[in-house]
Amino acid sequence: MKTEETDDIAKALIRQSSGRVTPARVNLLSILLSAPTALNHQAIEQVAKERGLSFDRVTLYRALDWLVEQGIAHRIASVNRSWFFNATSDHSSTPHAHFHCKQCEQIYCLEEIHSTPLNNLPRHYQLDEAELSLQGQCMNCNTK
Amino acid sequence: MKTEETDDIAKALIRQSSGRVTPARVNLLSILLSAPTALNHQAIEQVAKERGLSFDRVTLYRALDWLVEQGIAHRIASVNRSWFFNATSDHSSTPHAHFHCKQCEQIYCLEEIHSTPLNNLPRHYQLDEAELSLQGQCMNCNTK
DNA sequence: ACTCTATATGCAACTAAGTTGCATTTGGGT
DNA sequence: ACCCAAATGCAACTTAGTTGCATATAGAGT
Repeated sequence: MKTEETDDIAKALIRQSSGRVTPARVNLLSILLSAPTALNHQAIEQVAKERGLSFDRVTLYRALDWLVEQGIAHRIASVNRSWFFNATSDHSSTPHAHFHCKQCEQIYCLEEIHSTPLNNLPRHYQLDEAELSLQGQCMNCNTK
Repeated sequence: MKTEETDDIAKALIRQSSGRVTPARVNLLSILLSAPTALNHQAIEQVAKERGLSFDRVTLYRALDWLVEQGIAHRIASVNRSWFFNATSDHSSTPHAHFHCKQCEQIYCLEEIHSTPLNNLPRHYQLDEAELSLQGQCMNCNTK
């Protein structure tokens, strides 16, 4: 998808959440939307650089927080103790598994996989969320 | 369990891995063994303090790494981007789920829950490990 | 019991990820 | 065109974890 297209989608999504359509938010969300995998703040800055953009670190963190709050993006804990972010497309707003490739260190959202309902949770535990995190080799690395 | 008991178990476990039985390792493993939940480095230093012990930060990190390498402990990624550690008792060496209580922020190993085998992993993905991470309220917090 | 050395420890200095406070700028409603 | 709450940008800080290197020590060999 072209940058202009994701920019437009980004603007629409931000407006839908009745947030201010600022360059930082638009550029950030546009980057997330066009990424095939989840990105951490380092990766985001990398892509921004390639596009001739740059973010203030703090602004980036705050914009990311805002997107997550609004449900426009979601946050994934990773093994390298940095957060990864992915724009939440319509169909991915439901819980789904995340695949961490050990080789290329990318994180893929696997919409088709969601943890099965638990029937053996111990008594008096109240479950709010479940996150299934998979590790291994992704398609790209595995077929090389 | 008394400190002396866990100390003895700790020593035995370390010897079994043909590692040097040093005070740092014994004290650390003893603390992990006697904890009902997984501990992060902060929590470990806290318990150490209560027992009149203290660890050098670096030694602590290295001892933890070693325990994990040996399979005596396992490492759990948490939402607050710090690692939690739990001594691996005999029956818990198999993969199991981790329950993160949002209220008390403790992490419980739930041996009885393991993620069900996946049959719908996309083509050419190779799965090595799966981690099921649950969030909610633990028994203690829920019954208060 | 004494010696030797690989292994483990402890300190200092560093990096990386994320946060806080505050002054300045700006999107967008009026 | 004006206004101001919301967003930004900078500096300074915290927290988690790492690296390098000199020193100490567990435990094997004698």
